[in-house]
Amino acid sequence: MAVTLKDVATLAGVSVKTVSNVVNGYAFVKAENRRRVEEALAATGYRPNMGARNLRRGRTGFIALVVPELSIPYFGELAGLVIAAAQRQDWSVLIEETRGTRDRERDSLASLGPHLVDGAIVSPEALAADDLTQHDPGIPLVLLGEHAMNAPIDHVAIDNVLAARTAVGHLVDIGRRRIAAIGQHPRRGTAAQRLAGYRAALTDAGLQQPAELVVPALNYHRKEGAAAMAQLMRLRRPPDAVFCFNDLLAAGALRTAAEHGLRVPADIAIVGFDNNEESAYSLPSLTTIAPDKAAIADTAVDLIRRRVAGDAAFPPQDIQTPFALEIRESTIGSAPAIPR
Amino acid sequence: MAVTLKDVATLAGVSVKTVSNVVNGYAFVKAENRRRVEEALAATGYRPNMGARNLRRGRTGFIALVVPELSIPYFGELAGLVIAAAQRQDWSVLIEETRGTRDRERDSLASLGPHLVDGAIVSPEALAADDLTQHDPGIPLVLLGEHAMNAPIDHVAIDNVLAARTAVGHLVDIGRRRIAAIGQHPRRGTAAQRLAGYRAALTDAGLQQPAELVVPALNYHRKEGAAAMAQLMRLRRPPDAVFCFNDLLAAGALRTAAEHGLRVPADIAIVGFDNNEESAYSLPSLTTIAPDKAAIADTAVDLIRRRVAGDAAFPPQDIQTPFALEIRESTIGSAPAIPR
DNA sequence: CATCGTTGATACAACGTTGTAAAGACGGCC
DNA sequence: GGCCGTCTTTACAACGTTGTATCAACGATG
Repeated sequence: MAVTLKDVATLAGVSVKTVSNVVNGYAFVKAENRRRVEEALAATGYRPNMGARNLRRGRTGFIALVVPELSIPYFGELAGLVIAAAQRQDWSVLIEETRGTRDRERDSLASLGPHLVDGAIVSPEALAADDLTQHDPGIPLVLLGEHAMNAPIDHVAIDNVLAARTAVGHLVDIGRRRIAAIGQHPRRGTAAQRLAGYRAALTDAGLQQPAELVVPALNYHRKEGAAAMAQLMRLRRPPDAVFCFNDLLAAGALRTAAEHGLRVPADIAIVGFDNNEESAYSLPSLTTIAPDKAAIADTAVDLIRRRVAGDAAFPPQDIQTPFALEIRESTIGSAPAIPR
Repeated sequence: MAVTLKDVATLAGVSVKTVSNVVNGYAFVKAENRRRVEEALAATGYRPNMGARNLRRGRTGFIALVVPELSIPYFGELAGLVIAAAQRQDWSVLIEETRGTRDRERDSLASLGPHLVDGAIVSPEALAADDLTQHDPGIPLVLLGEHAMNAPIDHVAIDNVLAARTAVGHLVDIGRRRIAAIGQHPRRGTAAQRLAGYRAALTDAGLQQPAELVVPALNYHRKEGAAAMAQLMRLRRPPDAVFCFNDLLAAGALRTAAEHGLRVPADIAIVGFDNNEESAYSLPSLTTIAPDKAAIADTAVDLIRRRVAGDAAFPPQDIQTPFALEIRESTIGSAPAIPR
């Protein structure tokens, strides 16, 4: 069994509370006793029981990170950065997976609470705004990506509309005229924003927007991207460029294009979103929107820190983090095509 | 403040313990009272305070997962599976990143303990065997991948030697004669095992083993794979196949091969290890060793469960989980080569 | 000398939960 | 009617920690 304050106290010949005082740096402890206690602490290798301390103090030392799936590279990379940022504030990170279902997202939020974590960083996918206002978890929340329309909740994300507009603008700049979009989604807020940016860019360029060029995707996985691309290629007039709402969709699209004997970008240019590490190594490498993930992680953790510190009363923040367009072979065409 | 058992008890007009009994599914509660309590539970939206429950039960409700980097697809995928398996045992998962340094791995282990987590699943990279015996964390540990030579610690992994031998055997089967290996590492145990399997397969086939065909890699990232491949291609007699010790190295190698105008697999075949999701979509798709990651996660969590439950101090387990050779385009050559 | 403030140490209660034991209610049996 | 066993509920203590109140010793002050 673990060493408790009592064990240390017995060994040092003082009361439990005096040991507690030493551990917590209380000033008024006689030098002699302090020395004895410190010796006993070292000898026993005492570690405070976090559960008990939390119970008494109402603090936990944990924050939760709620994401759809860690196996999605974007979230894996983000999780690593959140863990690093949290560690700097002496927080450990508890990770929950929702697999993108609304029920699981709601369950996760409901199961969180002041007794478990000090705050939570949530990357919702299917969550509705009222799910958040309904069940107040009683701890500071920071939303990533999605913006909860009405709920007064902190929010960190890049400007999805502008980012999408930038990506599609780049396709226009390299001369594409039939530009498709993959990733439309009925409930995902970011999907709507990226679609809006896509449309804005087409409008800017005075291009038509045939409905057939916008393909939905329910899951943003490679498989869906491949299927969507196949659908586009069955059109009477296929597109000459595709804007995918994330890099996984783009990876699938890339694969399908190759299977159909299309040259990328000569026949069809492809742009992604997220800048997964793998996208710099695909064949061809993928032009993509690169959000500053470290900035997202740092900002989110810092918001929780400030809320917990108790200035609680500042208004809900809506923070935009920087992004960049990473131009690679899938649009500029110097790709080292795989020889036959 | 959160709802407690007391609040529910007051509302239902019964004792705290009766509410506790209902919550925990104790059989002997009068139907009438059970109904009243359940109503009160629903009305108040009661959630048990995990800290208090665990304090009482002598468990923390957490297990730790210690991995090098979540942004490495293998660990991202594994983490998701561990979280799922842990959830089935009412455990939340605390994730620590070590970034593969021995110091960080040691620190992580030292900071763990019975006060924080009930057990830990550790995927060591640079850790030496005595680091484990030195600092007994006082909780059940399960090692993944690496085998701690002397320490009596549970261990879950595939048979790395056999897997490597199978992979390289496949290269032999398709007629390759100069087979290189990328990923040699001075301290990583799995590297040694995979190298042993590689050598065994070459010996089986009666092939020579020139030293120049074994290339080290300190980090198993795409970049290292690309560099190693470039090195191989500078040889007077380059290899006609490469066995990479993980899929990331293979992804880098694939990229470099294409950049140098080599056809995969016609000019050079490539095999990876881990079966990252992305490897099914690369161009060409990657032949690789596919460990049963779900089996690894389930087995590891179950071992911890048994140890924690365990009056039964059973001897340290050394469990081998299944794997399969996933044959794809990078060796069998029906790749949809990207047209120029 | 009485009083006061400072320093140092401790006992006790409390956080929310559950295990233990004991007490109460009920029916069936002799 | 008395006794026993089964069902049902409750009071109490305990998990390890810390905040509050209390107490004791001491020197300084009036």
